[in-house]
Amino acid sequence: MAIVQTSPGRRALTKKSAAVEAAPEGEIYERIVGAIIEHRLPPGTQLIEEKLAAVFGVTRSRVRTVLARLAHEKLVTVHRNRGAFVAAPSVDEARDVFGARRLLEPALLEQVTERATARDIAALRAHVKKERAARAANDRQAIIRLSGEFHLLLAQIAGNALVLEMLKELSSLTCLIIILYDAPALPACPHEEHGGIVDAIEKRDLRGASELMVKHLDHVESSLRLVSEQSAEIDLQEVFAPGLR
Amino acid sequence: MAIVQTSPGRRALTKKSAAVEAAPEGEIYERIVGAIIEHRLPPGTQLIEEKLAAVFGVTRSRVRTVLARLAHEKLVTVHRNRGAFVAAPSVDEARDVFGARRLLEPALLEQVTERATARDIAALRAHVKKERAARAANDRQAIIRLSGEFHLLLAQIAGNALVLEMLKELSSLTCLIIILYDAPALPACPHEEHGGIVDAIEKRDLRGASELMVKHLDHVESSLRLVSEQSAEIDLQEVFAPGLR
DNA sequence: GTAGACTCGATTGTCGACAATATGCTAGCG
DNA sequence: CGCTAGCATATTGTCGACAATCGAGTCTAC
Repeated sequence: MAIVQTSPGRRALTKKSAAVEAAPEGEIYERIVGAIIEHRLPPGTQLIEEKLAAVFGVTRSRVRTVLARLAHEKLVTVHRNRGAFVAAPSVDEARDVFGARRLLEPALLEQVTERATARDIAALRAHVKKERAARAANDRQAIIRLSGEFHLLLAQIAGNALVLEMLKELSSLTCLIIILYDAPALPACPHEEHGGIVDAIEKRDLRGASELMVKHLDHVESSLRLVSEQSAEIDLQEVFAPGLR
Repeated sequence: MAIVQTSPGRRALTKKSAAVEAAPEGEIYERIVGAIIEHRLPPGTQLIEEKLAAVFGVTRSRVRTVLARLAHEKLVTVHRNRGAFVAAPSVDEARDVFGARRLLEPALLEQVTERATARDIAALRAHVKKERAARAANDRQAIIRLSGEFHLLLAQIAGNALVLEMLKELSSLTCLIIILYDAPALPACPHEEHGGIVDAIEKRDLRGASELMVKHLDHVESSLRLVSEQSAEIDLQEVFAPGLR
């Protein structure tokens, strides 16, 4: 599990401005997810039920159900009797996320290339354009968000609601992982690779699209520093008795 | 959504023998899942919190969290202010489940054929043997359960914990779907198709294994009567104003 | 100065009670 | 005789309070 505690002694939430009007459960969920994937809540931060309740103007129990849902989606991890924390996926977990995407997404393209209408393609192109704009404006948050949404758009075209949900979860997790493991300087996002995929889809070139997608995912993954630096026990082994096991 | 109410006036739970010793949350979950996939709780049955609480010797709140989890996994559907019911996937949802499996599982075999050790293969063979025995004994419940577990075994060999979880959920849902849509007489389960897949894996024949897997899933799906007979709203449209929309 | 035990504060887990809601039934009315 | 409105009941949703638990910091002994 290896929760990476944010360094300066468990930074907790700072109370937001008093927007104390009861928010419905869905909204609370959305807003927390938004805060996480835009890394206003960095991995490792504790989510204190009472404070969240106060912020959203609801009681703890409602916050609790939302946190449970987030836990199921692995966006937060809850430690029994200790609380809920924004998830900090381990290296292995991060690899699993990319692995799952490599299984789903290329295969998904089969249906996409078959079923995509002209309208769909136009929507994809429009999206790519938005991404380009965001990149030009150097709006890192928008880049990450749009980059994720592109893949969801594909799932939507494929027309399988269940897979769409799965990819939503995987996409959020990917955001978290990028935040955690990205060398913070470079954008680490696809330079126009999405555009190429759309081209292939338009040509109904399943083979090409799939290959591009795999390459794309590999590219994103390899741009991260997915080496186990922070996995406590193993490191100790390696540090003090290198080579001998 | 189209909940198929079990015909004779919403059959509710009949209280079990008084095993009133507090069960931990995990156990409650397991037992309910077990009851669902072995169709001791048929699709559509209402799960009344208080009665479950009594059965398991816990308070309603604990049952509540378990039901929430089951809802997230789509094994039960909750209607606000009305309660939780064992899920009864619509035809579309059923198709989506098979669609998702067709995406995941053939692709999964790439890693399986690469990584399967002799030990793994032996385990698979042993499992197939168990399935054969269950089929010989005509133990329908065991057949369904083992049939699902075979696929989980594959996911385990592939070594991606996330994908394993996804398949677990898909597998449970598949059980539900089989119960719902199977022509109740015939077993509708793979006649030895699993064995063939293992053969292909042993030969490291990715291509063959994938094809067999797709064929296998198609076979299971097509053995079901996945025609929309019971989808309320659309049927009404179609029945009373055919052609005109 | 360090290790270990202890206390205290903060936070979560659980429970019971009450309010809100939907459903089925009954009675009254057209 | 059918239909609507209202009532009664069963079940869920929500809240507040209390108990359990954990971590941090402190204090003491060596």
